[in-house]
Amino acid sequence: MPAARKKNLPPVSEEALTLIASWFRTLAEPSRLKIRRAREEGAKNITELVTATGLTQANVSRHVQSLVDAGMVGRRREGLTAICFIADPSITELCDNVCNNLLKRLSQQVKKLGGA
Amino acid sequence: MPAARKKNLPPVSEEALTLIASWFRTLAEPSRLKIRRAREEGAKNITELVTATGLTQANVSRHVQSLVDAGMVGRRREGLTAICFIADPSITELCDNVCNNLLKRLSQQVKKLGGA
DNA sequence: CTGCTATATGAGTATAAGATCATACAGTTG
DNA sequence: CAACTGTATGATCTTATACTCATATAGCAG
Repeated sequence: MPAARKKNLPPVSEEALTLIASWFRTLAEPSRLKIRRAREEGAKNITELVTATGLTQANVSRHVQSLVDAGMVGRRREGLTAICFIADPSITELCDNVCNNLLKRLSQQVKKLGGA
Repeated sequence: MPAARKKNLPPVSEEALTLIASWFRTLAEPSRLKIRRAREEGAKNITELVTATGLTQANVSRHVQSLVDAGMVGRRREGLTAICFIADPSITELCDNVCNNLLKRLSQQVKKLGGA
C-alpha cells in the first residue's frame, strides 16, 4: 500500500492552535522567564520579585498576571502582599530541557564553525 | 538553619533568557504550529504546506524559515522545490503534552463553573 | 479619620512581528 | 535563448504587546 503515505492525525481546530500558541507565548518573554526563575529561587511576593529581577513593580505585576492566566503560577493575597507560588512545576523541567537543547545545538554550530 | 531558605540555582544570563524566550516564541504562533503539524501529516515542500494550511506561499516560506532558525525543522533544496523535514521530533511530544495540560486545566475550570 | 505600604491598572508610547503584494532568484523545460 | 515553476525576500501596513508613568485600590498603623 504505497499510496497511504499520509499520517492521519486527529484534526486540531484553529481555536486549539491559538490556545496552545498563547500558552507558549507566555514563556516567550525573557522577563517572565526571569520572574518564574526568581520565584523558584525564593522570591515570593511582588516586591521581592521586583528586587530580584530589577524590573519595575508595574511590569512584574502584569507579567505575574500573564503567568497566572496561563496557569503556570498561582497568586493569593495575604494582607497587603500578594504571594506567588508555582502552580505547574513541570514548567521548570521544560525550561531546563529547552535550555539544554539549545546548548547542545549551539555547541554543535560552534563545532561546525570551529575551523573557519 | 532557618535562614537558608533560598535555593541557589546557577545564574542564567540575560542572553540565555532571550535565547530560550525566542525558542518558545517560535512555537507561539498558530500558523507555525499548523505548518509543523502539516509537515507531520505528510506535506513535505512549501507548495504542499501552502495547500495543507491555507496560508499564502510567502507566509509559509517565512514561517518555515523561523522553524529552521529555531532548529525545529530542516530544509534542503531539491531542484525547484524545498523539502522540509522534522529536525527535532521531541517538539511533537512537547506539543501533545501542552495540549493535554491545557485540556486538563480547562476542563477543571469548566467543572468549577459547572453549577453557575 | 490620616497617612503609609503593597499591588493593580488605565493611558500613552514604542517596538516587534505577522500578513500581503510585488518582485527577485534559481532551476527546469522547450 | 525564452518561458515557466517553486521559493525567497524587500517594502509596506497593521496589529499586538511590553514598558513606563501616574494613579487607583486595598489593607494596615497611628
